[in-house]
Order: sequence, then structure tokens, then C-alpha cells
Amino acid sequence: MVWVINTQAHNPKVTRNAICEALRSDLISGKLDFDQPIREQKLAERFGTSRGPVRDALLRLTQEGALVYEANKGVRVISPLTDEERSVVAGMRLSLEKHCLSKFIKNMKKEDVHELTFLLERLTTACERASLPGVAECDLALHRYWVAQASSHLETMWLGLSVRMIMKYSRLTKYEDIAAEHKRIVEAVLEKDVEKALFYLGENVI
Amino acid sequence: MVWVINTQAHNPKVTRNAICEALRSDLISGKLDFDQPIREQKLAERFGTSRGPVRDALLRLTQEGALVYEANKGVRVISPLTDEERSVVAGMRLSLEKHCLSKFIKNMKKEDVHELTFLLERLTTACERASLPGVAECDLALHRYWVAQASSHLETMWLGLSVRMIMKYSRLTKYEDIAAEHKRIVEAVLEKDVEKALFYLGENVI
DNA sequence: TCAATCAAGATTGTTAACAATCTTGATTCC
DNA sequence: GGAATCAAGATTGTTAACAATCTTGATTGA
Repeated sequence: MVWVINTQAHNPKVTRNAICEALRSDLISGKLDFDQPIREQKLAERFGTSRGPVRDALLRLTQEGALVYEANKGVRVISPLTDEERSVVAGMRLSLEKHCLSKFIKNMKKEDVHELTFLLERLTTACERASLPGVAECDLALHRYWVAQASSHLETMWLGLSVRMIMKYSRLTKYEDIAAEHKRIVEAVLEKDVEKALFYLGENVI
Repeated sequence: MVWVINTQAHNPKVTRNAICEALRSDLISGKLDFDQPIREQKLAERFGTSRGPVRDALLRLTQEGALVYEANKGVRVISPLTDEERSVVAGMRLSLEKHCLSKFIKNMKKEDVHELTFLLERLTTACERASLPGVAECDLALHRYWVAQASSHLETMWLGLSVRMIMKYSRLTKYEDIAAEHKRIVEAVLEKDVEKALFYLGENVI
């Protein structure tokens, strides 16, 4: 039997959440072109709902930075970050994540070990299957775990930064050694070696 | 005749934007208690609309981090950042703003000089009147200006960071010398002295 | 008295219809 | 031919009603 781990604290039955997750997944995995307009009616049909929940989800992704809104014109996929912007964002993400990871290591519980192992395995499998959407999602899910455990306040900020970054580079990056990079991080975490973990994290979050 | 400068690019007639700005202003200025629930119907009556646009605005403020959402229970004002979280956020905000400010100085136009002068004067007046809501808003508006001019991508991120920070401390900070701090920054900017501007900025963004 | 149950009210979640705005392409006029 | 105008369709913005869920407080039973 397979247990699906839900990293979201919220009730997943709420339609807007489901739409939001599905759309974010599409965006991360590059199924949608930059600047492509997103039509509410089409999504409503796809998810079998009315436009209300769709609008909620679009507004949320807009605020996360994955979409951009224009009055009376709806939303479209955001244009990619410049290299300059990306390096600023990467620096912010790294400092946030370093703080969370070191705090996480200090407070680590037994369940966390299982969870980390599971998330790493999922990422490894995705890398072996070489499926970009899967790799991107598993990558984010792993990082998100220690951020969320450290601080729910910081989790939402982290999400915004990460979605933007991965939207830009998931279309270019080779993910052959992504699994190896994360294996090093997780091993250091399980050894409770903060310094080593932060070092490998710094290498991973470019 | 007074020209009201609209730093938002979007059409302000769209109801949800107006609601969002008004509510954010309330949140920043501490009119609402932490953890206080926000009711959709009340806001709809206050703004003379239906609940639809209100929901849009609440969802947006939730994603900005000023409110927190729980399924089937609506939103409430977020609990304050811990000192630890605040210092992480402050660091992120500072590095973002330093990047934007130095870029802004390099590309500064003639209109920017007028705008900066105007925003600084507005802040000074608010400080003299000693009205907390006004000071907080003018403070944010000034910082927001150079961030927005440097990068619209980074502007939305900056907003999320700043709203959280100011919600925590605007209730405690004395703003007697806020005007002086910003005068120093703006003067350095107008002299195109990047190093000095960044130094004073670093002192201001604790 | 205390806990469990239930019902009424309050509140959020969703929907479909209508209004306002934008886009597109044909038509007209020069 | 080319620019301006206009109308039809498409799309977003808003609304009010209804459904689902939660909260509150009274009632019941031990």
C-alpha cells in the first residue's frame, strides 16, 4: 500500500487548492510557454468546476509570482527572470534555506528521518526515470520539507522564491546528478552535521 | 493642484485592488489585532460590493503573508514573526533592496528625482504629524519606488517581505528619526553615491 | 454537575447568470 | 490601399443565491 504524503496542511478537498497545485506543477515542469495567457473558462472545464475557484487559484499563483495579472485581461505566464534577478533570488533563497535547515537539524524528530529518506528516494527514482516534471517536483518537495518544519511563516516566502527560480531553469538544467547532490545533503542532515549540510546546500542552490 | 501618484501600474478601479490596498493599510497600521478573524460579509458591506472581490483581496493578502487561511474557516491576521524569523526576513529584504537601489541609481531619470523628493517630503510630513499609519505607508512607498523601478519581478517579492516586517514592528518602533534616516539615503541617491546610499540603507532596514 | 447530542445560526465554498471590457475582423470612408 | 469605425464574439468583473461546513448554545441523559 502506498501512502501519499500531503505536505500541505490544508484540506486538499478544497477545489482551489487542487487547481493551484496542478497548475503550479504544469508551470514548474514547463508545460506552458512564457507569456502564454491563461483562460479561466478552459481551466474551469478541465477541473470540472465553475470559474470562481479557478480565479482563486490564478490569483494565488499570481501572488506567488508564477503568473502575472493585468486588469480586464486576466493572467499570463510570467516572463523569465533575468540572470541578474535570478542571482539575487538565489541568494535570498539560500540564506532562508540555510537558516531553516540548521534549525531543522537541531529539532529533528524520528519521523523526520523517515520522511527525508522517503523524499530522497522519490527524487532518486524521478531522476532515474529522467522525467523533468517529476524531478522538479520531488526536488522542491524535499527542500520544502525542512523549510516547512522550521517555520510556516518562512515556507510561503520560500515557495515564491523557488517557483520563480525553477520556472526559469528547469527548462535548461541537466538533472543527472541532482540525486547525488541531494543524497550528500540528506546524509549530512542525518548525521546532524550542520556545517557539512549547509555547505552541500550552498552547492545545490545555485 | 495635487497630483496623486499611482505606483500601481494596474487600473485602480478594479474593486479587488482597492480593497486589497485599504486592507493592507489597516494591517500595516495595526488597526487589526494579530489572529483576529476577517469576515468576508463585513468587508463586502464596508466596500459596498459582493463577497467575490473581497475573497480575491483576502486571498492575495494571504499569499503576501499578512493573513493566514484555513479551509472552511476563512482568514485571520497572521501571528507575529519571531525575532529569529524577522532577522532572516530583514536580511533577505536588505540584500534585495541593495541590489535594486544600486541598479536604480545607475539608471536614474529626471522624473525619478522629482518623485523621490515628493515621496521623501510626504514621509517627512507624516513623521511630523506623528501618525503611525501614515508614516508606515510613506516609508514603504519610498522604498517601493526604487525597488519597482529596478525590477517588477522583485517588487512583488519585496512587498511580501516588507509587509510582514512592518506588521511586526510598526506597533513598537518610534519613528521620530525615520525622516532623518531617509533623508540621508535619498541625498546619497541624488548624489549618485552608491556606496553611501547602501550604507545608510543598511542602517535603516534593521 | 458534566458530557454528549442536536439544532439553529453564522460563515465559507461554489455556481450560474449578467455586466463591463477587450479583441478581432469586416466595413466604410478618404 | 490604408486608416478609422463599428459590431460581434470572447473574456474578465461582479453579483446574488444556494450548498456545505463550522460554531454556538441549549437540551438531554446519566
